[in-house]
Amino acid sequence: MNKGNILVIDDEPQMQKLLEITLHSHGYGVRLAENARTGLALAADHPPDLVLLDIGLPDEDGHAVLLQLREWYTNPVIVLSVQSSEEDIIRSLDLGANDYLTKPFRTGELLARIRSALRTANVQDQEPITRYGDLEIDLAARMVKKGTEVIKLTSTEYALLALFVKHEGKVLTHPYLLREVWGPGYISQSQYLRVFIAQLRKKIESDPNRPMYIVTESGIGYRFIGKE
Amino acid sequence: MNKGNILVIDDEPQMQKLLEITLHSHGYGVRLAENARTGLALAADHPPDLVLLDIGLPDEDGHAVLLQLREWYTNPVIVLSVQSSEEDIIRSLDLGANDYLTKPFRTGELLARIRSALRTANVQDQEPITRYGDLEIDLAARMVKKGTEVIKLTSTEYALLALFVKHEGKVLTHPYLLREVWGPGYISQSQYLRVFIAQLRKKIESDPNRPMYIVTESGIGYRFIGKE
DNA sequence: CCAGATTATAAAGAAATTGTAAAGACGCAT
DNA sequence: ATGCGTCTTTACAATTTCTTTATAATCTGG
Repeated sequence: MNKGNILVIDDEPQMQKLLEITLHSHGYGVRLAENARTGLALAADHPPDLVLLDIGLPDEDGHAVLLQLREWYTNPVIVLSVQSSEEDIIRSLDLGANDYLTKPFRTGELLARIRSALRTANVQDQEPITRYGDLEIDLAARMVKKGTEVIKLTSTEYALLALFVKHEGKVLTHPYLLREVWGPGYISQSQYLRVFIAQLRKKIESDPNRPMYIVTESGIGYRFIGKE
Repeated sequence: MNKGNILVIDDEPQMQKLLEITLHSHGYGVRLAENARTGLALAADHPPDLVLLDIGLPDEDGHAVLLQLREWYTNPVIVLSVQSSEEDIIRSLDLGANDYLTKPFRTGELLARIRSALRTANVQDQEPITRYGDLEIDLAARMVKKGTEVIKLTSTEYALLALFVKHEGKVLTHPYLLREVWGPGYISQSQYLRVFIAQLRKKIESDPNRPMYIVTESGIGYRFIGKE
C-alpha cells in the first residue's frame, strides 16, 4: 500500500532517520539525499511524488535547489527549515514551494500537510487507459471501447479480458484461466472457457472467425496479442 | 490588475478590516462574510478563486463549513485560526484545507501562502452547475433541474446522484455505493440500492425503462453517463 | 489425407440479478 | 395526536447472465 514516493533532502542524520521511519510507517516510499547535489540527481533520476527540502544544506543554499528543481519539477515541494524568518518563508514560497514548515515540527502536522499537498496536486492521477489497436481498455472505469463505441461486457467476460490484458503476450492455460475467473472448483470445466471466449471474441474482434486479439493455442490455452 | 477574488469568512471586524485592506492593496478582489451561512451562500453565488476561512465562527463550526464547501468547491481554502493545536490543524487539512495559518499571522507570509496556493491549484472559474444533456446539477445549491423544472430529491437520492456525478463514467460497485451513502453497516443491503436507483431514474430519466444517465452494470454496480 | 481430439458456435433452459409497486414503519413538524 | 414525507421491507415480475446441450468446425500427429 504505497501512497507515493517522497524524496527527503536533508543533511542531519537524526532528521533523516526520523523522517524515514515516520514516512515509511505511514505507507510512503522514501528516498534520502544528504546534500543538494545528490538531491537534485535523485529527483531527476526517479521523480518523486513529493519533495521534502531542508533549506540549510551543506553544499548549496536550499533556495538554489528549489529554483533548479522548479525548472522542471511540478509535484509538491514542502520546505523544512530551522529558520522561521518571514523573509525566508516568503522567499521559499515564491520560489515555488507549496508549503513551509519550521523545525522542530509536529510529525502529525507534517503528515497532514503532505496528504493535503498530494491531494490538491492530485499526483498519480494518470488514467490507466490501455490501447491495443482499435481496442481501448480503462481498468479504473471498468470500460472497454472498440473504436468509438462502448462495449458492454458481463462481469465474467470482463474478468477474463482483464486477465488477458494483465498477461499480454503470454499463453494462459485452461486450468489457470478457469481457476482465476471461476475458482478452483471449475478447473475441468473447459467448455465454459470455450463459450466465454467465443462471446468475448464476438464482442471485441472485428472478425471473430479470424481473431486478432485472443488467439488459440491448441491443446494449451489462449494468448492475448496487444501489438504485432 | 485584479489577481483574483478572495472570499473572507471571519467574524472579527478588526480581522475583516485588516484582510480587506491588505488583500485589496495587493490587487485582489475581496468579499466579506461574517458567518458560516452567508459565507457558504456567497461562495455558491460567485465562486471565488480562494477562500480564507476562520475556524471560530459564531453560528457554526468552521470545520463544518469546510466540509460543506468541499462538496463542490475545488479552489484553494486557507484556514485561519487562533488555535494552533495539532489536532485542529490535522483536522482542517484532512477536511480539504490547502493551508493552515495561526492567528496572529504575518501578512507577508499570508500573501505568500495565497500566491503559492493560487499558483499550484490551477484555479478555474468554477461554474458550480454541471450540465448533462437536459439534466442540470448544482452541487453548491444542492439543486437538480431537468429541462426547466426543478426536481425534488430526498437527501438519500441526492447523495446517490452526487456520488454518481463526482465519478462520472466510472462503474460504482454496490458495496461502494452502499458504504458511501448508507454507511459501512449496509454493505449487503443491495435491495436499498435497487429501490433508490429506481426512484432516481423515475425522477431524472426521460424514459425510466431505457435509462440514459444511470446504466446498470449487472453483477457489479451502476455507472453514470454524462456524455456520449 | 485421415481419424481422433480439441475447439467453436448457437441456442435453450436454469439460475441469478435487477426492477417495480406497494404496504408498513418511522420520524418530524404542525 | 395527526398528517406528511421518507425510509424500510416485502413480494413478485422482468431482465440478464450463466450453464448445459448439441452439433459443426478446426487442429494435430501419423
